[in-house]
Amino acid sequence: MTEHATSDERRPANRGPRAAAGNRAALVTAAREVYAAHGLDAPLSAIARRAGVGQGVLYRHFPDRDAVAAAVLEENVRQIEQAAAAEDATPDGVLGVLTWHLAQSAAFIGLLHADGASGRSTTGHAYARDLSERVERALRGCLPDGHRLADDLMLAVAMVSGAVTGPTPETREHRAVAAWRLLGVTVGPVRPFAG
Amino acid sequence: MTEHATSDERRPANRGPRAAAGNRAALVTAAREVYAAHGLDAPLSAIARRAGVGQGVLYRHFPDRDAVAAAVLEENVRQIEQAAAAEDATPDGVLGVLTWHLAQSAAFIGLLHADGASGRSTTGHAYARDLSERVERALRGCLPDGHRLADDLMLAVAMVSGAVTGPTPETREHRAVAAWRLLGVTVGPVRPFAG
Amino acid sequence: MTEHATSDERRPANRGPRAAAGNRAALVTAAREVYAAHGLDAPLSAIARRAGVGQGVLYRHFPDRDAVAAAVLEENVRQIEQAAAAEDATPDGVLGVLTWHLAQSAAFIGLLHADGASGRSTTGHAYARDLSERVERALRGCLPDGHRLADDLMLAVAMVSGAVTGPTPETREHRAVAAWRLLGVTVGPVRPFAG
Amino acid sequence: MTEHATSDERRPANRGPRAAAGNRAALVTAAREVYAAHGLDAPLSAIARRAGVGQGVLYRHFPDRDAVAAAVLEENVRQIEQAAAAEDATPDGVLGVLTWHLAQSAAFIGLLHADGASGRSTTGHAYARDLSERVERALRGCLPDGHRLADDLMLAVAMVSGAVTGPTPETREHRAVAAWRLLGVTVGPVRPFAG
DNA sequence: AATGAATGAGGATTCATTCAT
DNA sequence: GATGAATGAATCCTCATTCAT
Repeated sequence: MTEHATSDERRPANRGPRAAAGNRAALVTAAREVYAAHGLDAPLSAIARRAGVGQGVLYRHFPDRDAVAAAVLEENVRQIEQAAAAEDATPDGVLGVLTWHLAQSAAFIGLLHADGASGRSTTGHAYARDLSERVERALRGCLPDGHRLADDLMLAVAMVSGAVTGPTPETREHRAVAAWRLLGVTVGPVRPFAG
Repeated sequence: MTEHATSDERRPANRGPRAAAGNRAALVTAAREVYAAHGLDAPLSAIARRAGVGQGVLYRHFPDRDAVAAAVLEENVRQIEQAAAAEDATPDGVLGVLTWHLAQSAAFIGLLHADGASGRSTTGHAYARDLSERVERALRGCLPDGHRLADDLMLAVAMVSGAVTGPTPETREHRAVAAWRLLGVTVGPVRPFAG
Repeated sequence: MTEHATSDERRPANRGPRAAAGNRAALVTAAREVYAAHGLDAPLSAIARRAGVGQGVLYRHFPDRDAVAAAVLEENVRQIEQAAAAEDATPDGVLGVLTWHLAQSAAFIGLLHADGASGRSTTGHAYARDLSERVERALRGCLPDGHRLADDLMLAVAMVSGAVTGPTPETREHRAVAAWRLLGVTVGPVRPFAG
Repeated sequence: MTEHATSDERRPANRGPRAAAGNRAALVTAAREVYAAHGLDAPLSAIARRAGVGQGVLYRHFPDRDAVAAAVLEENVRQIEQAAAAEDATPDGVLGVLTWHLAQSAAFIGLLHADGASGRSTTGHAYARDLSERVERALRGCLPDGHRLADDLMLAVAMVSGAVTGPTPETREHRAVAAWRLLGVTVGPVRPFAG
């Protein structure tokens, strides 16, 4: 009857197993961008589209939507851990990296608020707590004994994250730094960790 | 086409126009509870159900989702304004009331985070800013000149709100108080404003 | 809890039985205007609002939505009948009145298409047929014997009504006249019947 | 929040992408039938159901209601164009095909009435105009110069479409032919175009 | 007799997730 | 391993209609 639709088009070709790793990375990157632009409730289809893959691929790599968010956060946390583990790590420097991630990523902020009752899945909670603890361990490891905030480390982080609002990363960065200052803490350069 | 019919079955009774005011109040209360339990994205139908009214009633009283949230926040803000306007208002006391609302209401916290890029409506933003300013005015009005936080009042509030996480109001209350302490501020009794 | 809403306002006062007839007329007028502006599917609430009465009044006068449309058409048809019954009635003149109604009223056009399967109620159909017959009788009564269209009177009317499209009454009027011309018929001045 | 879950129950089987083209065709066919039976305002869900697909499929193929109607009309118009482009095309023959479509399809008639103020979308209007012009071009292309209706071609078509009412295609066909006759035009066999 | 609130069914639309290819 | 179509539940929102006052 009608012209026969969409499906006979040429498929982009199966790039084989080699692409798998790349796809995963592309998805995480895409997720970070989409989350930043549209919040954590963005449709998964948008993430897949931006990553340039089909939705099936997303599900191959991540069992459900929480897993996607987790993967994004995982990266944030890992960078902080690396910054803290670096030989020349300084408290200021590590906080700078932490702050950069806070200012950068809506998802990362969401994490620190996740345990409130915001209708996220239970698994999500467990995972969030885990990530939170890893951040704490990393920070504590490089703070001098008896630091003013030692006993309230994650509380302070949560407070700063609360201050991190605003439309652009720049605004958010400024507010984050101001928040640390209000807590009597100086942070080093706000930037991602680069080896 | 539109049949929108009514099954001739028994309807749950129309309590008549007299119920209108009560219904609105019930909706606001229900909204507060549902927001607390499921976050600001909770379905409106859940709110209507909990208020014991049909969905239409919700839409009669509030044109859209934002209006519902606004009504909830309006109440919070008004209490703070009243606390600040009271004759015997003290900074500590007003902050106690503010803190109570922060600890109480997921929605109120959300407000202070609303300007991040979380896909909320533009109208919502304008309204949120307005409420935020009212809180600031109220607080500033009762703070002594040259108060330590004077220049960063709303930043401090945002920070405390960031600290307010946790499953129960009690937990959240504790964390809020701890957060203020970290900022060098003592708050009065954490409780709603009562005349 | 909240400020008590809407219902305590002053009611516009019950103007008593005297208003009833006026209300009915206002509703029919309002319906005609609303239909013209938004089509036959316009919400009844819009009609009641424009008539300046509550929805209950609408239902007091008309059992359902079809009855409202019927009342509007009734008026159209009656004018045509009156034009045809007038002492100095001429075929041209009556057709002019008919044409005016066609060009004026989306609802009237809809009527002539109503017997197609357009999801209208069955009662509606019966009523539509009835009105249609009244128009036919009126026209036939003033047409000279052996008129060119005598055998196809309502077919011709339907054809003209098919031609009556366009955003403004003026456009529609022009097209209606052109359509009659194409059928070899001259119509008198296109205008409502006025005594 | 968005649980959009799938009951683990058995789903009716995913016939896979191969079904896509077939589904689109089924939807267009279903739409034509549903439109004929219930008018252009028929619920989209009814169309999906009749096509035997989920509602999502409908939305995958057509962005909105207008797109569905457009797809149906597109087919009608294309047949007319093909009939007009055929080598042995005669005016009578093409009008026969046109008439068949008029008598067949409530939607097609609706098209020619679409510009009245019936609350249809603006995009819809543009598209309707476009289709209308295609019909005109097709007709004009095969009419002898100086044909009696040349200057009023689409007016005549609209008039005939106005005459096309009645419960069954047969009735509608008869009335259409009678209408053409009243305009002094003879039409060829009323039937779809078949190559 | 009028008002306008309440009810709730129905229709539109969006996505999470599965799965044929 | 990838693709992207299909599924359908859930949510939003809009009215037709009833009925307390």
